[in-house]
Amino acid sequence: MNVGRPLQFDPDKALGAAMQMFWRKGYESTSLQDLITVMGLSKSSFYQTFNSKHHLFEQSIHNYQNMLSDSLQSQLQQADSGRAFIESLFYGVECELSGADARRGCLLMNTASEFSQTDPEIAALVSDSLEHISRIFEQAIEQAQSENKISANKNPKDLASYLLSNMSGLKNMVKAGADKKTIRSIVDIVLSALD
Amino acid sequence: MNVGRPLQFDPDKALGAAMQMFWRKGYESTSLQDLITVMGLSKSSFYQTFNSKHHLFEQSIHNYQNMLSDSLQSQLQQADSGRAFIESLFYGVECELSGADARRGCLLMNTASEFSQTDPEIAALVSDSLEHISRIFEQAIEQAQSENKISANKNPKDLASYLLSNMSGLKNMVKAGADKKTIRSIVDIVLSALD
DNA sequence: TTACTTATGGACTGATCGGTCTATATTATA
DNA sequence: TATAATATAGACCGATCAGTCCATAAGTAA
Repeated sequence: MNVGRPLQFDPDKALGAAMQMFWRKGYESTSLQDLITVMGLSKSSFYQTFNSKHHLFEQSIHNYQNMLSDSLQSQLQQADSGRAFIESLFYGVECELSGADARRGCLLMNTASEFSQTDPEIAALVSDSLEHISRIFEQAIEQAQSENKISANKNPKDLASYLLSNMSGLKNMVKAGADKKTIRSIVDIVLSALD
Repeated sequence: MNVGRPLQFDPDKALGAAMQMFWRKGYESTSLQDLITVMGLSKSSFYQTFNSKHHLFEQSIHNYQNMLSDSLQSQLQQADSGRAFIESLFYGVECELSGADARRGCLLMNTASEFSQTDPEIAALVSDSLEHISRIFEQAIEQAQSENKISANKNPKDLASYLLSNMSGLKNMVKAGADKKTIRSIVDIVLSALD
């Protein structure tokens, strides 16, 4: 049986809220005050449950990776083909041009950008996570090849890295203020590499 | 005639040093203490000459844009062809994998990543600068087309945006810990879009 | 030398940073 | 109801943040 006063917040929801905050503002720009406000807990509860801002950030990265991974897997399953999955994923980037969550980029790529110079531990975490995401692209490509939608002489691993690199580039172009027409024309060219 | 005590530092060199610092660490992670140390001046001189951290950052962006622009223009002039310029530019990314200035990315793209959510003024500045850089790519593509090294039915503007997006993506892949083999295979695919 | 102008060193400011600690509140168990 | 265990509110900590201010240094011009 649980003994003692029960938690007055949901740790999973709190972590999710923190992750969203880090996603929007990055690590340095997010203060502890920001975090405990959005997580809905007190400072003491924060440190009791999450140890430190740095540790919470690592958990947020994991949380993001799982969320993204699950989302991609299910999109791939529901897609008409491996190729259709890739195409809708890339044309979908233009949805990030406006709306409440516009221009947030990808937490993993944002973190790579913010921490590559300063925090090898976080950098390694991001590297592993991206590896994992890349493998989902690889699956989609292999599936598309077996469906004869991508030519079989392409190397799936190389193509996956290319797509990952382009997803990062596109999201940064969105952040940099590119308009819908530009994004769409870039995606057209990106996807032509699959032919 | 100049009246009064002369400056004990070179403002241009100081600006250059600040720009290098921002390039390495980003805006938020660079403290005023970092800046005055690397710029070699006192706090009072800093504020007298550069107004504020934010204003210095804007100047650093301009400085970077000019430096990059000049560098690209001269590389384009010295290259054997427009296409050769583009190719050596992209294969050159792998040099950023190691060395003193490894994994710094591009200041403009780093800034887009850091500020897209929080500072519309800076975001606009970055957008303008990238527009300018993109036009250099466009020139190179048009030159390559007139040299029959890129097929004439490609739209130079679209292709330039594509290259810019990919340069951003590649530099972020470097930051994210990609190895030389991966970078090279991505570049191979990127450049195949020129055929 | 004196007067004037500009630059500089560094003390100082209030705000905020991440993080600790203690007193109290809230629960289960005995 | 007493006790043990856990959670929470918020006062508090030293460090650091960007930025201000003033006394003094270092020049030119008369």
